[in-house]
Amino acid sequence: MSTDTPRDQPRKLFLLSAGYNGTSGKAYLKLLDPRRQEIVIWNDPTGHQPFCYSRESVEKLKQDERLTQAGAIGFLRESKFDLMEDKPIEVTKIVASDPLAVGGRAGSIRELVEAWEADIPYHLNYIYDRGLVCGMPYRVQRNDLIPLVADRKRIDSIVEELFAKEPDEERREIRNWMLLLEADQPEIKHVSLDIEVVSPVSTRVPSPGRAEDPVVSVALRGSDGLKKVLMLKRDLGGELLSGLPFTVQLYENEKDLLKETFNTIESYPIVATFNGDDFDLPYLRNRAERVGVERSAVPVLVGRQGASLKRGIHLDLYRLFFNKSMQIYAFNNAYRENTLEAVGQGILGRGKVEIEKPIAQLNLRELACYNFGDAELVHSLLSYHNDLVLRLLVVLCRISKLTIEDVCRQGVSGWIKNLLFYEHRARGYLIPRSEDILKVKDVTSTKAIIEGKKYRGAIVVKPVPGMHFDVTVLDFASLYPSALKEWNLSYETVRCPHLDCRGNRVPETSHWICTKRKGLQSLLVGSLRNIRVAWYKPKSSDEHLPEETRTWYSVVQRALKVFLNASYGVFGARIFPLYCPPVAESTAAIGRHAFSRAIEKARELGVKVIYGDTDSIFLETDKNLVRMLIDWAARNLRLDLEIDKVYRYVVFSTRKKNYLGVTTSNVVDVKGLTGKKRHVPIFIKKAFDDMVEKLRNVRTPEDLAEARREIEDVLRDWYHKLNHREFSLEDVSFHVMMSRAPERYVKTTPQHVKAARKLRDQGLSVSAGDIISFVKTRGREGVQPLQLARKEDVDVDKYMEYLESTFDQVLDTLGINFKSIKGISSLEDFF
DNA sequence: ACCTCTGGCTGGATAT
DNA sequence: ATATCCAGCCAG
Repeated sequence: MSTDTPRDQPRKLFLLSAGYNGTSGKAYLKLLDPRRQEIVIWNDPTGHQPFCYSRESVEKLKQDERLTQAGAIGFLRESKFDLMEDKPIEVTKIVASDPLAVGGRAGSIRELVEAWEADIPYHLNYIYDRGLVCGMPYRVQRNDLIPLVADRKRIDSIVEELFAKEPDEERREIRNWMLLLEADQPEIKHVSLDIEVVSPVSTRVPSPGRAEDPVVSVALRGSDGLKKVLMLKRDLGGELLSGLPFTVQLYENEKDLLKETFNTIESYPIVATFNGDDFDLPYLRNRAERVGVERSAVPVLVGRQGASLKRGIHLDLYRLFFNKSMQIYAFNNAYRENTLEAVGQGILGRGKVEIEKPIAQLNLRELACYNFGDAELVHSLLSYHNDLVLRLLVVLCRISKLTIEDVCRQGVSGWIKNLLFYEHRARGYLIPRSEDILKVKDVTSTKAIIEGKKYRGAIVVKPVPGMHFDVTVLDFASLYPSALKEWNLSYETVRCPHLDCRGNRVPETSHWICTKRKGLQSLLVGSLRNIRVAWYKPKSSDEHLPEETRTWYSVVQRALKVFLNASYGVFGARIFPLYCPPVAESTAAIGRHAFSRAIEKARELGVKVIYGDTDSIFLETDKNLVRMLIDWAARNLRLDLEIDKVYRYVVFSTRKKNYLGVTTSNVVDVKGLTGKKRHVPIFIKKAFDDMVEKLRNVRTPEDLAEARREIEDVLRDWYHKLNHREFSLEDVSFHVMMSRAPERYVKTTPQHVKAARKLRDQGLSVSAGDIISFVKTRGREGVQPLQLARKEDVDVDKYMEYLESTFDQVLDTLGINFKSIKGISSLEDFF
């Protein structure tokens, strides 16, 4: 570990990460010097081990011999505020002054205390206790870090202008958030890395643990323009390695290749990979050890959580893009699978370099191109749209108070947990243990529709089947966050201890809400919502601003959206440390209440309600009545009802969550229909898309007859192709994800698992998370994995059935009869 | 091993 | 033959 001191450092440094040194137990910070683009490691003089709080007395703690014998433990009495009891409390902090005295490694105090099972609410990490926030700029002053928040005068005037009507407490909160979010952003140099390993045994999957096969190629792509592939010299025939868009360096031995790789990545503050946590970095590390690179020259650290770097920051984009919240809210569902290929195609519109042979059979030139292609793709994912992903990470750090690496690794519940814990610490609140909350609040009073769920969720209105022209869709703007905000929901305010609050009931439930104290979660969600709606959302589409500034606002806007959308669900999740079922239940109940009142009102106004789901209402109407409804909601529900879109027409069957609509801007929305699902064969998707294309052009009821004829033609065409086997096996393959390992399906054996087992019998490895491609075949099992299928075996009748049911979801409401088309088509074939 | 939630649809497997 | 369960994918 470096012993850099901050004495001679430049004025501004960005905090990127923090942790404990595994052997010394000393706290350290990783800061970026933006001018030199180097990481400065600061061994924090004030840093100490994690410590714990207890409601128990100091005396009891001191009497425990296991603690005192471990030595060097201090006890500190401190005043905290217990939110659940709504009163101050004296707690005891256990502090390790010297971690080596209690076992010699970081975290041992925590383990000790947990083993002892004391009445301990929570351990702390020093970085949060000090209030440091990763992603923020700092100034070093007299051996300490001073945050460089945004210009206070500017923020004050914004807050004054936009949030004048908010109560003081909310306004203070908003101001603090703005000071963080509007602070300077770092420019960070980065390098993307990808390695290739070739095994002499063709079926062997390279294991990073054993690292028995050589690293034959390492591709590096830097934000400073670096484009390089380091390759092991192998006798594969004379290939031309010039004329490539990157440079190639050949190495006689692997040791030198690895050393050069390490040298390069050490000169960048950020190293990005795709799945580097589980493959590239551990492989490099273990391989280096195997071929005799000295320890000190290997910058990679492999921990339980993933791989990191001694000096720099490692970003595994696989983990980040795998995160569901990121997928949906930050990247707008642009990709649906978690492979580099799928993410690249979805976000950038291009994928990996195509190869026809297995990697082991590529010549050097082909291998170099393939390898560099991956590094280039990772680089593009990190840097497209003016480093959008990197900026997003920085914003997520500022909101969650996690380090950049932890934002990548943890899910959204981890982000919210950390944010809430930080806010507790910052305010001197006691962090309750899960048992403490559940002792009083493990209560629900509604019955879920779906068997086995904990409480009742949203309402879905039965659609009016048929085709509807000129339909307006109204949407409650962030309904659940608004419910949390307006109804003061938080784990401490729902079913609070005060008798006088019991009358303040949540509709449809047995819960009451505190009337004396503002709930922490409500305050946070409310402020973040206000900031997003009043500042970042409008700024992100403000045409007067330069493109770059707009991008920044849109990044923050999206990051806020991720937090807001997840802030309801986590309270209903067992694993969440502040799990509180009545909070989740109340949120949903308030949502239902507002939703059904709006629908009642619409009907009262004489507006026809076609459909509705959770927070959206489909209305067949006139504009004036819509306006009236919106005004009514603002006045009576204190919620923003907005026009989301207007459909020229929508087609509904009797099914909920299933419809097709064409908006006034000619966009076709297909929701929930089989033809759009991921696992469906492309053959059926294409047929479906052809039909959708015909429907796009329908403008009036009169156009329908024409479209109907065209669709019948389309169907006949596809039917004919199927009947004459004019398709490839890929065309008719289903693609279904295995959520667990094949042997763990015990209750039933679904088709994709049958296919997976056949693959495994062939010696191929299949594991949880893999997407299995299979074809429906004739014969007893009815299924064959794509790799083993033969065209003659395809069960055409089954596909016909599937095609039929896919189309029927739309056709029966359009008055098209699939059966008759089938009849005509087979008649033609007959003659 | 992974994990924010509930509601709703589908086809195939399995029990009756 | 029919009902129910299981598993996957999707809407919000």
